[in-house]
Amino acid sequence: MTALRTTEGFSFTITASDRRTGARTGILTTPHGEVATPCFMPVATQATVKAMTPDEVADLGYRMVLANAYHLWLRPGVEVISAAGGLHHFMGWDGAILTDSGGYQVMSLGKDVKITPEGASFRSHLDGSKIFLSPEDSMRIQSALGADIAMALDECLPYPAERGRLQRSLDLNLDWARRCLAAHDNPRQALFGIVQGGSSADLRASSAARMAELDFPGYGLGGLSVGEPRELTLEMIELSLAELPQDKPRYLMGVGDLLGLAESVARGVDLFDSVLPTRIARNSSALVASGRMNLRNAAYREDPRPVDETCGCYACRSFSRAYLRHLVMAKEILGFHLLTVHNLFQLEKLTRDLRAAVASQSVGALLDSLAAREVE
RNA sequence: GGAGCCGUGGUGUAGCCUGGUUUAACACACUGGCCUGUCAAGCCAGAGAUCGCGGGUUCGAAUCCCGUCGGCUCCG
Repeated sequence: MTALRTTEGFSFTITASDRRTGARTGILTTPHGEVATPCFMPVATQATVKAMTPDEVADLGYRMVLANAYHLWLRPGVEVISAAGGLHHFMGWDGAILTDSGGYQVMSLGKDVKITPEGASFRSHLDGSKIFLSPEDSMRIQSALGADIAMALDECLPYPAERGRLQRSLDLNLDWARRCLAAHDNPRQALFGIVQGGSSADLRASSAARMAELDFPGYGLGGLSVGEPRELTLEMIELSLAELPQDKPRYLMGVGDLLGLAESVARGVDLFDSVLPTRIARNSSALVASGRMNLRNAAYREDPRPVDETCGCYACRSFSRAYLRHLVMAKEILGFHLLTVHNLFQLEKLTRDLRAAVASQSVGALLDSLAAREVE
C-alpha cells in the first residue's frame, strides 16, 4: 500500500482539554487556513451554502464548509470545476473545504442501489441513468475538486439495520477504506476514514478499532443521527471515540442541533456538519436552545420580540418574529435568508462558547445552562 | 317588461346534461407537525361547505321540476 501518511499543509494540534468531560479544543491547519475546533461546517452540497454568499458565511466566523462529491460530479461535472481552477476558486470560497464521498447519497437517494465489493451502482437522481461509484472513483473526484479534506467512500446504512447487514457492511467499509487510502494521491488533501457499525455496540467499537489501525489523519463517525434515539447516538460516539487515537480530529457526521452538538463535544468530538440549520431555515424554523421555533405558527403573528432576545445575529438585532412570520408566510426569500443567518450564527456561537468553556474548564456548566434554556 | 346565464367550505372552481362508486372533489389560503455526511424555499397531516332559499318528483336530489331571492348579460 502506498498510502500518503503525511499531507502537505495539514495538521491537527490539541490546544486544551476539559478535565471533567471529554471536550477539547484544537487547531486544524489546512492548505486553506486554520480552523479552530470544536467546529461546525455549514453544508454547501452544490458548492453553495444555500441562501448565503461566501462572504456572509465567513463573516459569521466560519472557516470551513462541506461540499458533496456526488452532487458536483453529476452537476456541473468535475471537468467544469477543474477548468475553473478547483472548487475553492469555482465557488469563491477561500476557506477550507471538506468533501463528502457520496456514500451518504447512495443511501439517501436509494434507487436501485446495488452494493458490490467493487462499488455502488445506483440511479442518478437527476436523470435516472445508471451510475457506478467505486472508492477509486470517489477519490479521483474529490482529488480533482481539490478539497482540503476528503472522506473515504463508505456504505451508510439506515436505522434500524439488521445485524447481519451491519456485519457485512463493516468488512466492506474496511476494504473500501484501504482502497481509498491506496488510491488517494493528492498531497494537498487529507483523507479521513469513516467509522460505521450502526447502533450496534460491538460492531461500532470493532469498526472504530479497525479503522484506527489504518492510521488516517482524521476520522468521521458515520451512520449516526439517522433516526436512532439521542442516548443511543451518544453511546455510539463514546464507544467509537474510545477506539480512536486521541490526537486525530474526530468528525461526527450529520449532527447540527445545538444540544446534540454540545453533548457530542463533551464526549470529544471536534468537527460537525449538518444540513439542519440551513434546511429548517428554508422551511421556516429557527434553531433555539430548546430545539426549534416554527415561525409559521400563528402565535407569532403579532409578536414584536426577536426570535431570541439573547442572540446577537443580524436577524435578531433587526427584525421581529411578526415580520419574519410575515416573510415566510409570503414565501419571501429574505425570510429564509434571515433564518439561515440566525441558525448558522447560533451554531457558530455555540462552538465559540464551547471553545471558551474548554479553556476555562467550564464545559459542564455550559451544557447545564444550554439544557435549561427555554426560548418561548 | 322579456330572455338567458350564474349562485357549492375563507377565495376560485369541479361535480349537474346521462339522479345512487359523493361519508360533496380540487387549487390556493388557514392550523399544526416533520426535516440532522441536502433529490428538501420541501414534505405530511388537520380544520373548514349538507351544495342561495322554499316546495315538489323519486326508494334516493348538489344533480330533475316549480316558485322565490340575489348577481350578471342581452333584448325592449
